Amino acid sequence: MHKDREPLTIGAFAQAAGVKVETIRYYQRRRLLAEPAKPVGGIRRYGDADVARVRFIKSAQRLGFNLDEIAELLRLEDGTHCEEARRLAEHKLKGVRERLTELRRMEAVLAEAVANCGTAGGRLACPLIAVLRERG
Amino acid sequence: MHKDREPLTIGAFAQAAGVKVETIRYYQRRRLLAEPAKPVGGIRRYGDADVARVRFIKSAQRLGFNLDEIAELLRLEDGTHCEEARRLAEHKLKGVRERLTELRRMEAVLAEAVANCGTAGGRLACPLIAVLRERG
DNA sequence: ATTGACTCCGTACTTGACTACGGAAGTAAG
DNA sequence: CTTACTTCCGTAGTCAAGTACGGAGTCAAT
Ligand SMILES: [Zn+2]
Ligand SMILES: [Zn+2]
Ligand SMILES: [Zn+2]
Ligand SMILES: [Zn+2]
Repeated sequence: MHKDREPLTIGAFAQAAGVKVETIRYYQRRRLLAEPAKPVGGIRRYGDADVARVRFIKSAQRLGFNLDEIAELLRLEDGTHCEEARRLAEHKLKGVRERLTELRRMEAVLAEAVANCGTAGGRLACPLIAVLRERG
Repeated sequence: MHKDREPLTIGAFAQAAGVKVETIRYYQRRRLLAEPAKPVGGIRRYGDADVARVRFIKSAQRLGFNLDEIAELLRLEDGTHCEEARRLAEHKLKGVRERLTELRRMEAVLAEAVANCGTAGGRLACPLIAVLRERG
């Protein structure tokens, strides 16, 4: 359990976190990440906590949170704001479920379109196009 | 079955199609829609076929096709290219199914996160954040 | 014939999350 | 010490699908 003393340059940090350097800098501009103080005319160093933070950001992104929402989550990260964090997650869950409904409908229409395609045979108009037209 | 002689100005056309005028112009720039010839120094007119075309575009968009793909669909619209149209739809269906899988996973993680929130009670760290961290 | 609304046309801006570029300065290898 | 790679920093560009703006010109009604 020894705490490492910020040994990473930005390049190594980015690599460890699985993102590009430019992404790190972008997150710093967006204030999702703090810039460590720069030693006299030198190069900033990063540590495991920074890597974990970027990983968290990427996790949350995969769950559909955008960077503003993630900034909010990070402010609630200490866990002492359970209520607010839950509201955020519930809201997002609602959005995900709506999106699921939408996508299921899209799947049904597309599957029907594909299934019907070719059933007209010969040189008649393709039913796929008709399905898109009527049910899209 | 009388064919109306292009009675609509662009404003009425847009309204009939359920989009804004700027969207029509944008589609014209993108060559999804042809600009009807302009009578000497006057105003262009649009007809039902144009309205139907925009409706088709919007339908396809709801199914997840982007404007480039829709341009392709419109080229295949006559129905004499069944094969190509089906390939497009099948590809899109595949994408939709992948996104469905992804979203279902997101739903599961978020639902778990929300369910666990508050179970730690008191001033302990919120399990929701932990779930995001571990399973996001 | 003067409003007021609409059309035409070109250009520029928007959003979100990066990605690219360019020049100066620091750093590691030989 | 030179060479090659990083880092630093600011600014600018990318993508999709529009949206906004500004200065004409046109049309219908008063
Ligand atoms: Zn609070
Ligand atoms: Zn077909
Ligand atoms: Zn063909
Ligand atoms: Zn909680």
